[in-house]
Amino acid sequence: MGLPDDAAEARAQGWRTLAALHARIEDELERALQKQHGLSVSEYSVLDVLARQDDYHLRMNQLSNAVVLSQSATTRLVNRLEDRGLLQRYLCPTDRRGIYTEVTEAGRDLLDQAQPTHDAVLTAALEKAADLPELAPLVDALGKLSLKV
Amino acid sequence: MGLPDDAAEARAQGWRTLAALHARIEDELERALQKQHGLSVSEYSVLDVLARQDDYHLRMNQLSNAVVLSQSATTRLVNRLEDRGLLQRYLCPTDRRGIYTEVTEAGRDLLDQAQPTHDAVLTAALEKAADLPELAPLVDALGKLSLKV
DNA sequence: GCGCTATGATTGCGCATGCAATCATGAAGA
DNA sequence: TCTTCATGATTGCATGCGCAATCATAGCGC
Repeated sequence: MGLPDDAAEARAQGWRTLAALHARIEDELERALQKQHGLSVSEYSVLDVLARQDDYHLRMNQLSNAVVLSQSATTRLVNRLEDRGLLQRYLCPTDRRGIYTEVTEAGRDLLDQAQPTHDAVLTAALEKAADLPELAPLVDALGKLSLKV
Repeated sequence: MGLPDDAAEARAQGWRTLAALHARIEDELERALQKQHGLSVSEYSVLDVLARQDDYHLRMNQLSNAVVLSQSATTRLVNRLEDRGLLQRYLCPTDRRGIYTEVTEAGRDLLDQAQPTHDAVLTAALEKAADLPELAPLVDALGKLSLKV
């Protein structure tokens, strides 16, 4: 191990790489999902997260945490999706403060349509990033993550 | 290699991990830098990127690319920092369409103050993330990135 | 030199976000 | 039961962002 400052600089470097890769991918996803399905990345995430739940529902709180947004942003995000009929709210029967959100049939349909776009854009973005020397190592590391399972 | 769908799911999984880690770190950096130095993460990035240049300056275009923001966002970001005296604009002498931005003395001072905060929060955030099983592998991979140098 | 297109940066506008305050419900204690 | 505090969600407000249109300068062909 080098000097403490070296370690800090290494972490900062890693963070810059992570942030750059993230921003580029998100940018492309945002554009593609928006144009082809009228969904923002956040909106897609919500549908995706909910659909991935065994019983398709989650409380607002858990949802905020899952998509890493503030409570207020989550409220409005859910409003937008509810207005479009992609999900439904309903009161938690045991604690009426809590509110569950649940993807609707229409929501799952839209998600099914958007998923291929999402995957294709993601794959393309990763390939493009792999060509940039400063991002390639992270792309590589990312690819190896799930092999451990 | 598994079925194509497996590969796509693996990439999606990697992306979710990356996005989650990024969001958590950025969240904490944002709060800490804002509270202690009145800087957003974007603003910090601009100062950091500029200070890292050999001659401390960059064109608007390059800056947009470096911080992965739109041109308009970059214009306004630079406006804010210029208003606070943290950087200066000046016309490119050879091409008067181009505009250089350069950190000022005050900008470097503020950056010097903010850097320790940045590093400390980053370190803490990474440690916290390493405790979450779903993020730990990526944190680990990130740590190994710069060792290859 | 004069138009035409390309490039770099800025501005108008609508929208999503975070913070802080607020409202609604639940839980605990006198 | 009534009060008080904690928890979950929503709303008012200010702000930063992206897109598209615009302005300024450069470069090319005539």
